[in-house]
Amino acid sequence: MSFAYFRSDEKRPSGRPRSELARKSILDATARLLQRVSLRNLAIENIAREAGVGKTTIYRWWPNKAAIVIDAFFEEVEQRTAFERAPTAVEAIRDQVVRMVHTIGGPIGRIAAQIIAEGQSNPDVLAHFREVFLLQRRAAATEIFRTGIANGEFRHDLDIELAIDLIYGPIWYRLMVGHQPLDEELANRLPRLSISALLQVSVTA
Amino acid sequence: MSFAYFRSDEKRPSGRPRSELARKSILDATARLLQRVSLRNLAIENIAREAGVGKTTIYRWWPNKAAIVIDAFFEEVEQRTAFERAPTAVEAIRDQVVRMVHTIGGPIGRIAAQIIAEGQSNPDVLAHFREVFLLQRRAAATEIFRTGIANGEFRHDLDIELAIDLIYGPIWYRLMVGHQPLDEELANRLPRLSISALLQVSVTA
Amino acid sequence: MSFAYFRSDEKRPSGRPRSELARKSILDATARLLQRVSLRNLAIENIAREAGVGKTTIYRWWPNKAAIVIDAFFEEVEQRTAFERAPTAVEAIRDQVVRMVHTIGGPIGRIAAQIIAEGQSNPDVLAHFREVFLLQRRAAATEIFRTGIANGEFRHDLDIELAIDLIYGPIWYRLMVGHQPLDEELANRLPRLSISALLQVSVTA
Amino acid sequence: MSFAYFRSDEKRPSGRPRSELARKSILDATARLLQRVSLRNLAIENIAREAGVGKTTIYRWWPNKAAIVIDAFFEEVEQRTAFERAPTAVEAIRDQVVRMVHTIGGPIGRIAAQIIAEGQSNPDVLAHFREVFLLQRRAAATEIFRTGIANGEFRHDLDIELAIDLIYGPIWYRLMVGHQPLDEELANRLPRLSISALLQVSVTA
DNA sequence: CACTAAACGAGACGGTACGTCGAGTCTTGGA
DNA sequence: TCCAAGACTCGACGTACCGTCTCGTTTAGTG
Repeated sequence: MSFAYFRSDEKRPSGRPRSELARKSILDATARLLQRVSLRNLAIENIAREAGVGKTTIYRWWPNKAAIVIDAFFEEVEQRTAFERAPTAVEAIRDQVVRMVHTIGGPIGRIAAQIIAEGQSNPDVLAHFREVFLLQRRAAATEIFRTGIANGEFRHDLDIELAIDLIYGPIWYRLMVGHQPLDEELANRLPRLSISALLQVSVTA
Repeated sequence: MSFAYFRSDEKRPSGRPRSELARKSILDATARLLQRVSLRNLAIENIAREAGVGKTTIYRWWPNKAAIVIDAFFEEVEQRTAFERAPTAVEAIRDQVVRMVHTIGGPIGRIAAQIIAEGQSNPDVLAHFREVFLLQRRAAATEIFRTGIANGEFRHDLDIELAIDLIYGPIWYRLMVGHQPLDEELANRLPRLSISALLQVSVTA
Repeated sequence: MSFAYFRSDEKRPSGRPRSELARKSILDATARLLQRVSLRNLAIENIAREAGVGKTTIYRWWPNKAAIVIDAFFEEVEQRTAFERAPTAVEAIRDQVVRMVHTIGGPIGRIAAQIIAEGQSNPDVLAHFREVFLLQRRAAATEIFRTGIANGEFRHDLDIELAIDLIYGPIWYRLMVGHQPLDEELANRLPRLSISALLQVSVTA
Repeated sequence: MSFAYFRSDEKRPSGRPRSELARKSILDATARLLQRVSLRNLAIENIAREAGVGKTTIYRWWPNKAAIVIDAFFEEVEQRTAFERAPTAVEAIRDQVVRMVHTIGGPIGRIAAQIIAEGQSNPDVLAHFREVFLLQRRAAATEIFRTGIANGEFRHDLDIELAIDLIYGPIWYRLMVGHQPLDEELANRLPRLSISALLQVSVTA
């Protein structure tokens, strides 16, 4: 589900068809270059040269370099960070948070950070990132929380959006600022601590 | 405590002294321009023109534009997000979180976001940001948490670093990704929700 | 026969072809600007602005500003200082010297002086100037001298290279040093005086 | 007889006197640097650094870098290219031309060429050069020519200025354009050829 | 012997132009 | 109609020197 897909949608095919080979080698070249340079310092000219492709071809199909990167990396991420069946909502969330720490702590996280950074000066990039990467995940999480509220695991007055931010915020915070690691310890402790804030009976200090 | 300060440290003064006027007008011009453009799109040439200053003068004192921005903003930010006296640790934290939401939700937050973004392709920038802005605040927070643990408000086994991330993570997350607003509602609910995870007796799972 | 010509030699054409319009307006702008400023103070940035052209386009086709100037001026100079048919070698030379004094005494001369000046710190420029401007003229002069020697007008032992320097030296000397004018009087007297040194029987020492 | 001399003339001495040491080390540094770079590429900043001197001190005493170079090189040249006693005017001139070819063919010539080049974009430099280096020599030559005319060696209608240009023009021409060497052969042949144009009885072709 | 006044080194200042890089657009010929 | 190649205009980069301007520090002579 790429930018390119949306843009070439609905067209009556006529003339020479899009070259699948060009598309692949652009995405490959991008992935290869991102091993070495930041998204910021990734020049579209270099992608074109590395891919053996005209710049025009890139500009024809992607609006900016972040869009290429999103195409290159985030189609396959989908399943890696999806929620999976679990006996209770708490456990479903805990499991997913653990997977999320692992994913964001790895190379995918680095890419995501680059894209968010790029997004600070380009709202389209940020919006596209939210759409492609975040919103679906948050929708799934919302579903789990609803279930958890319904079956009495969580407070009935839970603000779900805030709950999601409470759980994932620390992960993204550490990713972007780098003051603390995204390691196994976090994977262990974060769900325990954050979920405790959501549970049925809490305390009034 | 600025970049510039460190660089001109310990020198026996010789030759024409640094112009305080130039320094001020550079920082002012930077602040003014950042209202309109992102740090990414902020050209040093424009700062120089706006400040009525030679480019050389800028390059002489700051290694990159992020350093200018850090100098320009974080002196005044200091006091705005400091912890203040409060009867209990919980209240001290709640008050500070509210102030933080307000600050990060405003123009200062936008600047901070720009710096963190810049930091994704420039580790020095990120490190400098952590040093001058974050770590001091986190140290102060740590102090409060220690007090809160000592007087029985908080769990005795609290992981303070994680606790800080739990409380502030959502704020930075929203700042950087922009999926939800940093508004009054957040200022109200975030401290209540997050602090509940830290309290002495909290759960019946 | 321009710098540019040499560089684009032998290439199979591919991609967008060079813009003739850009080339022309660069050379025109250069000519226009050189009326007002010296080659030394002629900024490539100003040529670009005046020509409505990117700096890159200039740097793509010319290695330095002297090369632009040589391209701009010496095509048209060609015919103005050529030798023309005349009954005797002496007359052919006299006529050409007169034309030369006029040409070098005018704006063309000023340009030539600028190029020679530039050549003092850049051997390539000087070599290129000799090639495209001087050597051809000297070759033509050599031909005339040979004829003159053959038909008995000139000494049979004439050192042709030196003879050429004797005739043209004073012109260039005045051009570069400016201690005396390149005026009508010179046009009248120089050929009479210098040629007298070359004639068959000339001296009673 | 330097620029500096003229400028500080007539002053009642008061305050710290000019440092002879600074003056020397500036001229020395200039001479040293000119071994490696052209006058064009000789930066006053570098002279100052090399001489261990403030830029101000240079600007206080010399109006431009050519003036420094003239001070550095041409005080001593005087005698080397002066006319000397000889039995006839012809011989006096021949001898002086030979010395001139040697001098201009050497490092002094290279410097002179640099200054003339600089002079093409700075009339003051050229005027100063003529004053300091040329005019005195030409005045001396004029004297010799007058003698030669008076005693019947030269044509009575000789245009002396033109005669001087005829004799020295080839030397400067070769110096500036470099199409032919300033070698022993020139020293031999040039005076013989050029002087023959000046002699009493010539030919009408 | 202190005082005055200019020269000194150092180096920061506002500028201008440099030559390079990359952005995004345009224009060829060939597939 | 797409594609590669590569030219195009444009704008900013970081650097080098320019000539000017403070500074604090000599270094004479004068009072």
